[in-house]
Amino acid sequence: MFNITSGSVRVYKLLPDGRRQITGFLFAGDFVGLATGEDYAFSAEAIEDATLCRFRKSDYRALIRQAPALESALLERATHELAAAQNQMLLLGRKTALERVASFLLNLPEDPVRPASDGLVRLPMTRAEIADYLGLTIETVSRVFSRLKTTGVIRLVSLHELRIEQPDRLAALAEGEG
Amino acid sequence: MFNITSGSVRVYKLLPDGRRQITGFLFAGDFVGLATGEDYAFSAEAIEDATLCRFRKSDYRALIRQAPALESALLERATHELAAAQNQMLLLGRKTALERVASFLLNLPEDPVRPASDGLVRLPMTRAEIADYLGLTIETVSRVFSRLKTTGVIRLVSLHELRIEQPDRLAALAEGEG
DNA sequence: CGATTTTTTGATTGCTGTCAATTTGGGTGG
DNA sequence: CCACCCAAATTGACAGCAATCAAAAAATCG
Repeated sequence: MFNITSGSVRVYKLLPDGRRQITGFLFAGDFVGLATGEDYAFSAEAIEDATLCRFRKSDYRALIRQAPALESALLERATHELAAAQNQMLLLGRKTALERVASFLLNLPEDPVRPASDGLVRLPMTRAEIADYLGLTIETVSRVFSRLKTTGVIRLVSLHELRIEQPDRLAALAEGEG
Repeated sequence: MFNITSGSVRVYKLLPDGRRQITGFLFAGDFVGLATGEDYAFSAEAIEDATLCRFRKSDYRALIRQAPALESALLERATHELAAAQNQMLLLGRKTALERVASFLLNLPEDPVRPASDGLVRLPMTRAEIADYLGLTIETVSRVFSRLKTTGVIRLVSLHELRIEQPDRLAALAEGEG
């Protein structure tokens, strides 16, 4: 089990022919490998320089014995991840490309370095990673970004940083009310 | 929190315009509402006659104090659900209609009444529910069923019961190797 | 057994994927 | 510091899978 100290990590699954689904992006503070023993059948890779804190299974067990409250906290985290997973299933199963990208942008964590950055979000991942997270192709992601840009909803500061100019319109688009 | 004693339950989320994504089907033995306190923002309904066992939050807490091992068990369950959710994200984001239906059929629990039923599976849910679970329309689900039927992979015993005639071919189809 | 809902089947549309060509950006070495 | 190179991203043309619209068939229910 790992705890991310800094940086970003992607968790994903593959099909035999190479199709990839990224099931989540993890950031500082998040845990990787909540599985308690069995084989979990997913992969994880850093998408930028990252530092992790590793727990051995034996150490983990000792820690639990020593501080049972830790297990409650982990259960709560797992529950939150489960809720996030359900949201992502709704996105993948029922939302259009525009709605997916809008939802994605709204769920990105605000830059922790500049908390009052007012709509400025960092995109440490590539377009390909965004596409594999949203169940789309890079071309479609790119087209939606362009559309949001020309309609004034967002502004691309750089390839990996953008500003949400109209959060309410973006929120409406995310729920199919645009 | 509830524990299903018998029957089947669907868990789902809705978009404002009515689009529905069923995030899971639960059967006897499964838990509903693993959330430890907060609002979870999903709905659950029985899809056939079902009996549940309810736990109040206070009772739950008392139970945990009395048997801390229970919390470990719940964490493990949540972890399994998380793994299942990741599989479903792969399905919704990257699989074709044929692959989705094939995967769905393989993941159905075998009839517990007749354990040696050899490929006989029960479909307590309607086509509409299957469609909303797989991110498809009822028409597409129906067409795939027909295709699997004419190719001899499955046989429809009745609308809500079918036999998997060629499990290996179905498994190959599920992973895009058909 | 008739009415109504569910499922299946058919015809057509359309959103997103695929294929392809630029354009942009990042990184490296001169 | 700049020019070059390669990878990533954008943009365009077209195709295809699944959605939509529509109708027939089957199943459920009173």
